[in-house]
Amino acid sequence: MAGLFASPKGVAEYVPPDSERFLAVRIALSAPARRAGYGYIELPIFEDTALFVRGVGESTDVVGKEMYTFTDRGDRSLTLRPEGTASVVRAAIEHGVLQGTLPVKLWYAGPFFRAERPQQGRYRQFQQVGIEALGVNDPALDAETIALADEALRSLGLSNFRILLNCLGDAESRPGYREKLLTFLRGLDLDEATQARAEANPLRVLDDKRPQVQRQLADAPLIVDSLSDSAAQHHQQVRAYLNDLGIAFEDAPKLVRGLDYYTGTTFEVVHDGLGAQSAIGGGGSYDSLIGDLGGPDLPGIGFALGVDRTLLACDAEGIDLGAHPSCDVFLVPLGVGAKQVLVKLAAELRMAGIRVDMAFGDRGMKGAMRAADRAGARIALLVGDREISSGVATVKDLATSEQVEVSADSLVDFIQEKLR
RNA sequence: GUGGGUGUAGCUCAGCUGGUAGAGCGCCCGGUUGUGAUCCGGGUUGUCGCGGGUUCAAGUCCCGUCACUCAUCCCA
Repeated sequence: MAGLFASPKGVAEYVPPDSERFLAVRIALSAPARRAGYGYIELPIFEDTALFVRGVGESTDVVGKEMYTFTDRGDRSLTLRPEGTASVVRAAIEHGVLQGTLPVKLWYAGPFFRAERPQQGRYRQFQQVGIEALGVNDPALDAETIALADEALRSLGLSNFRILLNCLGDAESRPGYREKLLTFLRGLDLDEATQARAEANPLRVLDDKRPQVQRQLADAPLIVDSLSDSAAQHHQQVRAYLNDLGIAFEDAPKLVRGLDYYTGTTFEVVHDGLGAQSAIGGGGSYDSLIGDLGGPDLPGIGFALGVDRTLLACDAEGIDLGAHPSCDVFLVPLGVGAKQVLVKLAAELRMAGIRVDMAFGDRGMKGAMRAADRAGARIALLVGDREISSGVATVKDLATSEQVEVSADSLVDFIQEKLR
């Protein structure tokens, strides 16, 4: 039915029963981090625009053309958050949590916004689950971060994904490499936009996916060949830890990612069954972001996993996420008196932790039983004048069609036992 | 921004070279005066995306427009 309104362009909406699958994915993605000492952080959906400009980087596509920016009534420029790391770092600094034991481990989940052309797996409002570990530079922490992403995806039953790994170098190795790469890029036949990108941030040209560009990049100088001793050692240790953990990864020397704050370890998780938008997650470390946002000079590392895309990956792999029935017991009242009894019983059963729904409206017995079936209930509980006068309820097992009368006193216990 | 595809019942879709709209699923009712799923019978739903044009006649052809979608770019 065409109503008066449609959802804004490009937002991902989930209604039952699909929404149950979405929830299952979101919960699964955060579970490994919660087991690894990450605390939940609830962040604002909008922030000072300057936070993203400074944090994500002016030369990025995200800041350059994808932000939902507006002015509030106090003439402040605010932006719907396009990513989570800048907010986490801002909040960590603001609340002084970096004064405590390091690393500070935080996870978040929720919607993010980018004004792009929507397509399969790319939405203007999309959902991420992310983690950030702030304050410590340790290859073991880098490896743990990647392991948590791997574990999150595997816990859903996913297997057709690959982890791409690279190292973008530290403050010592970066400037020299940047010059070397820029010199190389200037000698190529690139379109105007790409030339401009090369001047602004030469690294970003490396992961241009267009064949005509990639062909020219075959002999490009690689970051891994220009790493400082300490950066190279760090990178080797991350790889060794991952090997110890049995986590398969592919070296991707041209993986850069589009956010300017990344330094050092960088990774991306791609799935081959999703069409063009194949990245279901990604992350890396950032040595100077915390300092750039006015905090102490500390590093951080984290990742974000896309819930929408992970759900698509589950679909692509035919994974059964367990569409749970929404109730255990469905109450069927026959008559007004019965409804009074059952409304109270519903509350009582729910207090006991049982999932209960009941027939509303006046659809009659047949309709009520049908509703019980549609609700996926295991038990239908019928009460009418007969039951009321003898102080019992009729309990019907919907799978076997067997039914028994149970006295009102022992009803809750009986049902709990039966559902066990 | 730039290209391609598609817009018909709640959902998935059919509708040949123009002749006044269909299937499956769902939903509702009945087959038991208090019993679902199964089975049987019956029924329900459409400004055929919107606007204009051609024609005796347009879901079908033409133009425009909007929406959705896929791809490019980039990212989750």
